[in-house]
Amino acid sequence: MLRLSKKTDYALLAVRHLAANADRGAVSARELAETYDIPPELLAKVLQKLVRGRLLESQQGIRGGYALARAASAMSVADVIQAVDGPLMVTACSEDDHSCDQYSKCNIRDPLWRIKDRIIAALGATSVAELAMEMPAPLPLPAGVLPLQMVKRP
Amino acid sequence: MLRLSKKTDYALLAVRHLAANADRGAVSARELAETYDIPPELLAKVLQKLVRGRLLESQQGIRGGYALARAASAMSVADVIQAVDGPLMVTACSEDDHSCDQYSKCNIRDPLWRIKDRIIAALGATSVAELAMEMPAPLPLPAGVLPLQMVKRP
DNA sequence: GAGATATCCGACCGAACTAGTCCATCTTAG
DNA sequence: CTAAGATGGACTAGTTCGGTCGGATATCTC
Ligand code: SF4
Ligand code: SF4
Repeated sequence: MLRLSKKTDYALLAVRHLAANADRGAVSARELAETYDIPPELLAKVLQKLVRGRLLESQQGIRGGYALARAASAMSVADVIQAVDGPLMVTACSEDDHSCDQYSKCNIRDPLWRIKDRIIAALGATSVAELAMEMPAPLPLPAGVLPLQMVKRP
Repeated sequence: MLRLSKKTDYALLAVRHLAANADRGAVSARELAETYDIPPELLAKVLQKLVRGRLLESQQGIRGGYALARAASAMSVADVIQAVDGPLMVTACSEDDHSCDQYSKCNIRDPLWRIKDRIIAALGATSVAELAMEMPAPLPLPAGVLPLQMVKRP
């Protein structure tokens, strides 16, 4: 169904919070968890993955916590997703994984990979910094944005 | 992990096949299943969903089968995905489903929805007709039978 | 009309994945 | 030393996904 996982949601929430509060030092996992009502242990795991993905720096010890490892503007949501959920792919197959039963007879692979590239581009185009600055004006929604055609149900 | 389901793969494969062989009449589910090595009963379910989604027409009876309900060029892969897997969404929440625990405190919602729109656009921009015209199929076609392309008037 | 070949539909099952939990260890400020 | 915090692995409940089964219905051919 193309939905991104809850862990990714948590990761984005946390990363956005860290970007917005970059001036303060490290922020503890517990503080993050309480702020957003996230199960602390689960969030801890997500944060660890982000550290392993070189997106966050961790500070152990009694005044420890997490902070961004690089500028929020240099960190895309695609980076966050990949750090948490592994390499993102829209098809089960990939350049080096031909394990799909239909691989040899499949002729929709190339178009789908092209679509995948466009999705990755869309994900890579939005930086964490853009997530951090938000809120005041309820989006300016210009005319002429037709999101999706709905199927008419009688 | 953002991957689209196997059923969607099957649906796209089938729909592409139907688009490429639109000149012949209805194609039976069994023929499709054998051509692509798909479990017949599962493919049948997928095809039924496509019928219910108004993308295919079905013909019952002894010479029955499936055919496209409209021109391949007027059918996007987004349509196919939605018919098979339901409305596609990248977040667990939506305009009318606020069931997420973080909904009230969530401030990444709007950016993510914007990304969702871009993904839907990418999916909607590719038509089934575009899938159909690609690579001369390495299928064991009888000699002389060439997949006919869609007639395009410039 | 009989039978063969199709689609159609719901129920079912096992495997895989997801979200969440528990616990045990390591690290560091105070 | 000790309390607060990170780290890591193992574990469980719940859900989804891929696949299967059985039966009902429609329609063509003979
Ligand atoms: S069906 Fe084609 S595109 Fe989908 S996973 Fe198999 S090979 Fe890749
Ligand atoms: S976290 Fe925010 S974006 Fe993700 S599902 Fe909940 S409300 Fe929607």
